[in-house]
Parts: sequence; C-alpha cells; structure tokens
Amino acid sequence: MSTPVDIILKRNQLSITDSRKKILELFVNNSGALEHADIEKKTGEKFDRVTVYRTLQSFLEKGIIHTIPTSDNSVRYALCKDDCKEGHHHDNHVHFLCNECHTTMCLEDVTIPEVKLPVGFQPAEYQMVVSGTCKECR
Amino acid sequence: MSTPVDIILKRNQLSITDSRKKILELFVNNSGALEHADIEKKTGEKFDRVTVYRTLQSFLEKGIIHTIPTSDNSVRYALCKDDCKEGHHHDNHVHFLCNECHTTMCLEDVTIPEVKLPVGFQPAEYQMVVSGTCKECR
DNA sequence: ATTTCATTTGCAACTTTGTTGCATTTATAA
DNA sequence: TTATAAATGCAACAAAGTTGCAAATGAAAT
Ligand SMILES: [Mn+2]
Ligand SMILES: [Mn+2]
Ligand SMILES: [Zn+2]
Ligand SMILES: [Zn+2]
Repeated sequence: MSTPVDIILKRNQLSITDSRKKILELFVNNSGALEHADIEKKTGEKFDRVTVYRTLQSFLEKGIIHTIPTSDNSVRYALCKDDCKEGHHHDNHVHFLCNECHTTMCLEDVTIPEVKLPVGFQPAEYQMVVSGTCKECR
Repeated sequence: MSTPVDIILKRNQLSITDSRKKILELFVNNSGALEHADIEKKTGEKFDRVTVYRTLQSFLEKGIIHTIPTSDNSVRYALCKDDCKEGHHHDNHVHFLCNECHTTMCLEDVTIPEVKLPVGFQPAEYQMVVSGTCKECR
C-alpha cells in the first residue's frame, strides 16, 4: 500500500526513507509554507539537522518543493504543483505573507503579471510576494 | 563643506561618523545592491562586523536603504529614493537579479503592477523580483 | 529470505552569520 | 573646552549552514 507521500517520492526517483516521508508529509498536510526551523520542531527532533537540510535540498532539486523569497533572511519552502520538472520550477503564482499570523501561502490561482523591462534585460523568472493581512486574520 | 553623504546623514538625524560615511558612500557610488559581505570586503576590514550590522540596521530604520527579497538566504541592501520616510518605505519598483554577473539592481522606472487577490486578503506591500540576464551581460 | 551495493543517515567538527552586554571612544552641542 | 548622549570595538555567545566519513538502511538481485 503506497501512501500519497510514497507516490511522490517514487515518481521523483527518491528512495523512500523515514525522514523523507515525515518531512514530505508535513508539506502535504500543511497549507502554508514551512521554514527549516518549523520542520525541525514539527518532526520532534527526530532527525539530525543535517538530514533535514539534505532532504530539503533534494526535494528542491527534484522540483517537489520551491522556495519563497522574503525580505528578511528567512527561507520558506512550499509544495510545488505537480507539473514542476526536475530542476526547472515554473510556479508562476503570487505568494502571500500575513503580517498577523506570519504564515506564508501560495496563491495558486493568482498569476504573476508580466512587466515591461528596460531594453536589454532578459527575464527568466518572475517572483511576486504580497504581504498584508490574510483571509483568516482580518 | 558637507559631502552628499553628510547631507543624507544629517537629513536623517544620524551623527556623522567614519563608518556611516564610508558605508553610505558605497551605496551612493554603487549602482547595484550590496550584501553584508560586500560591505565588509569593500571597506577593507576597517570596521568591526558588529558596527556594519548596526549601521545597516539604522540606515534601514531611517529609510535610507531597503532590503531586496531573494529566494536564497542572502540579504541585499540598496539605496532608497529620497522620498522614503522613517520606518515607512515605499519603493514600489521591480528588482532585477542577474544570473550571470549576480548583481542585484533597482529598476526604479518599472512599477510593480497591481494584482487581484482572493477575497479576504488585505494587501499592504507588494514586492516583485525578476531574475535573468542583465543589460550588460547579454 | 538473504545477500549485495549504492544511497542515506547521524555524528563531529567546522565555517559563516548574526546578536548582546559592556567598557571605551567619539560626535555634537552647550 | 567641557559635558553628555550616542556610537564603536571587543568578547562571548547563539544560530544557521556545510563537509567528510563511518555506520545504517533501502532497493534490487539472487
Ligand atoms: Mn508557491
Ligand atoms: Mn530597490
Ligand atoms: Zn494571517
Ligand atoms: Zn549581469
């Protein structure tokens, strides 16, 4: 019996290990984005810090998760929609940071608008982050 | 004789010190954004790391510089246009990250477009970062 | 089920990045 | 010139991230 998490791991040619299962479950069961520290807390110190780093790294490389830019120095991770290929992400959706509850979420349905850049600039990837008050907090 | 840098400091009620002058000069003479490490390098280990941190912090608070969001964990700083008030930045311009020369720059003339958020979401600040190849590198 | 082998993990040791308290120095204004 | 509040440097620390390597484990073959 393969769990949903197992299926994701198999599809990405990652061996199914304890840490990968637990960490991927966190993403699947959480609506918002997670920081490294969140993951360490929520796994209850079950895994070595290094393992968490390496697990996130391989999820990133496989296109299972993506990072979300923030103005402070924190890195947030969130699940990619299924159509991200290895090494080539293309979630062109807006991200929202709530100033009240401090959750970071993917607004999958809000597409990043195009902008006209000055001549000579060749765009490859667009990122848009909106901060404010989320649905729950207002 | 007040230098341009002195004037900025005075306008923001910051006392004119060696470190503040040198660090602010870096921003004024550099077109791109700077990381903490750049500043330490370019000042030639002249100032203590702590002083650099505290100087950047006070520039941020006064609205002299602003941070630029990135997907990795690095923090970049760039000069604000003159109309940023203490604690309340409003540079609503797009930022560009060059994948070749790795410079980060403010596209002052490119305004961040509005997006329609799902009901319930109250936006406060918009950030947009475009990565790709810059004018110089193509 | 057992064996094999590449992969993954945990540990230790390390580097980098950022923070805090405090004594000394410095800038500003009286 | 002096007084005083602010800024700096230092030390000590905390947090975040990296690397090499031996031991453990997963997947596939027998
Ligand atoms: Mn997302
Ligand atoms: Mn800018
Ligand atoms: Zn919220
Ligand atoms: Zn470039």
